[in-house]
Amino acid sequence: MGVDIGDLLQRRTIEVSDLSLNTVAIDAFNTLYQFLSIIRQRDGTPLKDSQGNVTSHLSGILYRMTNIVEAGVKPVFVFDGKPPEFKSSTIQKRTEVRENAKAKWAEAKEKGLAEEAYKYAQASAKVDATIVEDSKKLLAAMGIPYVDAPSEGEAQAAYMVKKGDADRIASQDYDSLLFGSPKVVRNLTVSGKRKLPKKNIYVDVKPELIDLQENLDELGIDQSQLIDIALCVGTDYNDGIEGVGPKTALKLVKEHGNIERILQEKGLEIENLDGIKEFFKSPPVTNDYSLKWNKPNSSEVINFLCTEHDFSEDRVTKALERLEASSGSGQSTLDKWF
DNA sequence: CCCCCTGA
DNA sequence: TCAGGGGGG
Repeated sequence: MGVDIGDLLQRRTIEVSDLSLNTVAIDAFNTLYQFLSIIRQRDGTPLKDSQGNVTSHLSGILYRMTNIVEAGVKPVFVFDGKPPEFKSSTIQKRTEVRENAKAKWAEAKEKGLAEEAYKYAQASAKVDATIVEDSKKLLAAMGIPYVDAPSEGEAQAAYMVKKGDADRIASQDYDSLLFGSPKVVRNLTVSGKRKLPKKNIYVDVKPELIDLQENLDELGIDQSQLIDIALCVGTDYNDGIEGVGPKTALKLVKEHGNIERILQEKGLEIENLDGIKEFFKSPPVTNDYSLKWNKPNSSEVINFLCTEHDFSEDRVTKALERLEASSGSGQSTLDKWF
């Protein structure tokens, strides 16, 4: 998922506290997908309430947002709108992969292959309309703002950073760099260690910051050429050139200057090339949003999570106390700045 | 993913 | 105090 240019990029590890007082635009789709695929029981089943509704994303939002708000971060979720026409084959492919994974999950479960089952369970995760609706409901009750993008969320988030309404984008994907976001944070989490699935290995997972301009300088290319590299490798909107990975793409772009000349040289074509380039450079965005962080509406959160979705009231109340102490206009350290 | 308890 | 394991919904 997303564009595979990570190998080309330098990043520096940071602490969440380095993002204190920063407004961080969170790629909602990416984050929710992450929650849905990772927050699971050992057999691969996601967390569910007694009615069978998936609740993994709600758990993820409650605890992670509480943690980062406590660290002084001001999060805003940015949701996807209508995808561009040229994304349809990617979307279709994802659906097929997901359906296939569902079948393989059932098959592996039947055969008692735990590791296989878990892997395919994760690949079956889907951010559907209910997941999005639930997430927005919880965020609103927690006092955390969200924005509805007209098209791609990462494009909207990049616009907000460029405009100065946000300081960083949080996403595991690199696509927002193609939309020109100056700073991207990966691994936005407070907990330091993560257990590798089914292995007794713990890896340190620290947030990392990728600075767009620093990377362009280091690679000796400009923003347009970064987009061209992505187009060579393949994006959500095109298939890329066969046999060309990020390193070759960089070499080709530096050698030929741009993707048009590379394609000409190789006698190849990319469907909709001009339209896709234009989409990365000036995607549909909106100014129709307001960023306001409020105190959590505790009874609303408790009603939604505990009454409707069977969360433990003790745990939710504890999280809400932490959130309330550090959120909205109430935090004295924030008051000094706003 | 995260919380929470346990044992050293 | 903190790594490790179990469970969360």
